[in-house]
Amino acid sequence: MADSESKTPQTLSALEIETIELFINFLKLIGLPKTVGEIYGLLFVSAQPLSMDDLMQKLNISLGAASQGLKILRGFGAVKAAYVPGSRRDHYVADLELSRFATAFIKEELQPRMETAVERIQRMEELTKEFGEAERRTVGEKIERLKHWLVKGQQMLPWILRFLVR
Amino acid sequence: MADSESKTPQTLSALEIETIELFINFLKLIGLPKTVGEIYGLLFVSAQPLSMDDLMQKLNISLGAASQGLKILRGFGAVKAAYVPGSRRDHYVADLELSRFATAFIKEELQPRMETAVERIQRMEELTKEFGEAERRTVGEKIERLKHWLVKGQQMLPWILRFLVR
DNA sequence: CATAAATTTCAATAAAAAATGAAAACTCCG
DNA sequence: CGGAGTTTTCATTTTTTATTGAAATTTATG
Repeated sequence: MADSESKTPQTLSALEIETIELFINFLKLIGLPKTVGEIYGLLFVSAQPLSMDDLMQKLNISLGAASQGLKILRGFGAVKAAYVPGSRRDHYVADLELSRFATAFIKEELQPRMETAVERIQRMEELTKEFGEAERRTVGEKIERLKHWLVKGQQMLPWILRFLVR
Repeated sequence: MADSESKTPQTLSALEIETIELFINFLKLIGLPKTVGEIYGLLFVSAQPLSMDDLMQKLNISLGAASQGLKILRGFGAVKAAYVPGSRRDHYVADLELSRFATAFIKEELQPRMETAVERIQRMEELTKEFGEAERRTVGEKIERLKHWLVKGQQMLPWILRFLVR
């Protein structure tokens, strides 16, 4: 039962653990690494702003992971700096507006891919011009399907964004 | 310039490459490995049903990757077996209904996570009962936000599904 | 402005995920 | 049934991604 392995064994409450696991699961869905979920989860339940050092100790993660995770989360606007009197360290709080994750995902992952897909489809249409009648027709139909889908997706995104932010 | 490295050097047309890259990109988004995108992309543009051996040769992927990729895609209903007279091998065609990927993702990834999140939030609420007045209030508000979001998501999913399938 | 504290960066390492391919299992005729 | 042809499975290897932690950079304060 010796618990002298890590520098700062620090334990998490049951509530903290549940919250952290919840966010690890959801943020994994949008491709974020575990440490980012851990950091956001802990900040989300925390009553006080936490410093990078607090995060490192409580989550038992490295300096680099804490720094990079916070950078990502600040980039989303999911975490903000908070002023804590009498401390030189930066402290952070979670922004509770959860839609930020969804909008960040849409803007950073979905939309760019849709744009490259539009260009790609244009190139595909160019290529079929060289084809004979029969092949151009069957391939053309498939390309139409792709276009249809892109348009549908692009129509849907603003709707989803509005729904989420409200 | 010796190209005698792989068993079957087989080249892909420019159109095939564009299509494959398009699907690699989109399927990566829903967590599918590259080979799955390659297989679906090639089947999508192909005019004929292709055998596993065709896929291995054209895409230069292994037997195992071809088999497992097809298994995943058949599981989604994104690929179907096609009867090809005079051949003992199984052949496959792409189902062109692209919504299958979205619905599979929602059903296999999103919905299960939402269910575990619901259970988790229940446990979290249990835990706050032990808390004092002040803490229960602040934590309670955060839990409400999580619930709100889950409900919103759950409301949105059927709507999205309907929109996609139509 | 010098210095200590805090944070960021990034090369190295560890962990996780995907791909390989040989062996096992199945399938279709003869 | 027997056995060649085909597909699946899964332990091993490769590739990719995440994490670490020491060095470089930035920031605050005496």
